[in-house]
Amino acid sequence: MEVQLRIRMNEKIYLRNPEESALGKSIVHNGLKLINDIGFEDFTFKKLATQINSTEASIYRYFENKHRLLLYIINWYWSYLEFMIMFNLQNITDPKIKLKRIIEVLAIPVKGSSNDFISGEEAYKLVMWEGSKTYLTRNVSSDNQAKLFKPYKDLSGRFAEVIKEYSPRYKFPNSLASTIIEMSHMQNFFMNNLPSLTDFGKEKDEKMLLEFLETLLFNSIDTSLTVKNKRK
Amino acid sequence: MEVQLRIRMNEKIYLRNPEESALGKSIVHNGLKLINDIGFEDFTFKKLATQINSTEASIYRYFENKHRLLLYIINWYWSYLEFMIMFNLQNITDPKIKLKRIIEVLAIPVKGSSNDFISGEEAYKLVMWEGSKTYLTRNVSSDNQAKLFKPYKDLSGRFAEVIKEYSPRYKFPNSLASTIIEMSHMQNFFMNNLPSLTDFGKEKDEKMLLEFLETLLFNSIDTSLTVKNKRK
DNA sequence: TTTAATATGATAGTATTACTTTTATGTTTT
DNA sequence: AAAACATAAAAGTAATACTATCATATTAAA
Repeated sequence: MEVQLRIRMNEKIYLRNPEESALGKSIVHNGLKLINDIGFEDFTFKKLATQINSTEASIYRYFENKHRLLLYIINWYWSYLEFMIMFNLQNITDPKIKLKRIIEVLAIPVKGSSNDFISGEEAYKLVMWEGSKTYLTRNVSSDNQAKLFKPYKDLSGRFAEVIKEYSPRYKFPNSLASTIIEMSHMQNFFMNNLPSLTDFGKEKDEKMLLEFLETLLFNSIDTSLTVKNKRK
Repeated sequence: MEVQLRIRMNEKIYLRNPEESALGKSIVHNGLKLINDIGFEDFTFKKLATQINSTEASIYRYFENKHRLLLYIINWYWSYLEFMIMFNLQNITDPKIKLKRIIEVLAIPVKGSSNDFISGEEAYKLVMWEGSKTYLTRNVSSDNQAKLFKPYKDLSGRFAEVIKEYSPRYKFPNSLASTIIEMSHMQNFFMNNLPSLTDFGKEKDEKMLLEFLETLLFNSIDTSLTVKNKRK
């Protein structure tokens, strides 16, 4: 049995649907790799065109600018993660196990799912290095109105729902969800690049990161909120 | 009594010390305001030069490029916060109160300290919008070796020390410190720009953000780490 | 199967960015 | 009064971020 999942993307994000042609797929696939290679600031459509033996003008027919290409891949990934989470939570009733699964999906990049379009591992790296640059611009509001952050908000919202299910009294499910999502990438970045900001040392231990995130999540919501000054 | 605090900056960050001339101070002061106005991506030395009636070439004598100017201001702010925290913790012995004070300093921008150099409020906004862009580049490692992230790491390290003091058994003081620092800005950004990612709604309630951060911090370290499956 | 529509390539052009260089002029320091 | 230094003025360059035009190859419709 051969099943492929297709993610329906917001049409406002592209000029021509890149999934519908070989060139489009190549732009996304190699664009992802090139951004990861040289960083988003140094990435240009010219360089990408040279690498895929095409032209700048051709790439501009698919995406208005490089920021839209970034948004496209990042959004694809958030939608992909939401699907993975939905899939992984099938038939599970215990919300504690649900939450653990969510953290695993978030923090451990899916290995080996490299197809000819978007590879999970490459996309994870992109989110880690460039993810926040999608919204840290003066266009946040207009981009938000154009629903360009919907996949991220959907993922965070679904996560928050499970938090509410686990602990209906907890006051900040949405903020906690976005915190865990951001930290699953940022602490990984720190671990590899500014390790003194973490406790995962030089071993680069992904298990420790997982434990940190679980502790953060469960301690936050397990603790009875009325108990105060337990200590001292 | 008139006291002014002077922050000693890493000399590698600038070509000529901006604190030592009127032009230098103007570059930093107006540069900060202009970046906040139009965003770091659209900010250029040309535009800044026009605004302060100087020339591009003159600005380049102070800073190698706009990224260094950004680092300069952000680093100034982290050092400033570290001083504010040190100052605010004087004579306090209870680590719980210490931690509460730290969160307040982090999450509530200092009002009214606008001098002719760097204003606390403007700097807070800059950190919120552009802070992570200092390290999310392919130069992280070399910049880190040049000690360009020392002020941030010092602040986070000092925070972590207080966490250890409060709870010596907690396993992730450094990651928790960097998480709270990042979230004190990011959740504020979300609250104002992507509110559905938070629980602070349209009221833009800074008090709620404070409560979230305190809950996150104290629940994480108060909870006895051996207690498991309290629920279900 | 011819026509028409569409996608891509090739080429060129523009305003802006991110700098560097040189020369002139004004201000301090010695 | 001379020397040292900071800034301004002006010009120049390679790269970036696009837009526009035209030719050609491929595919779809008549």
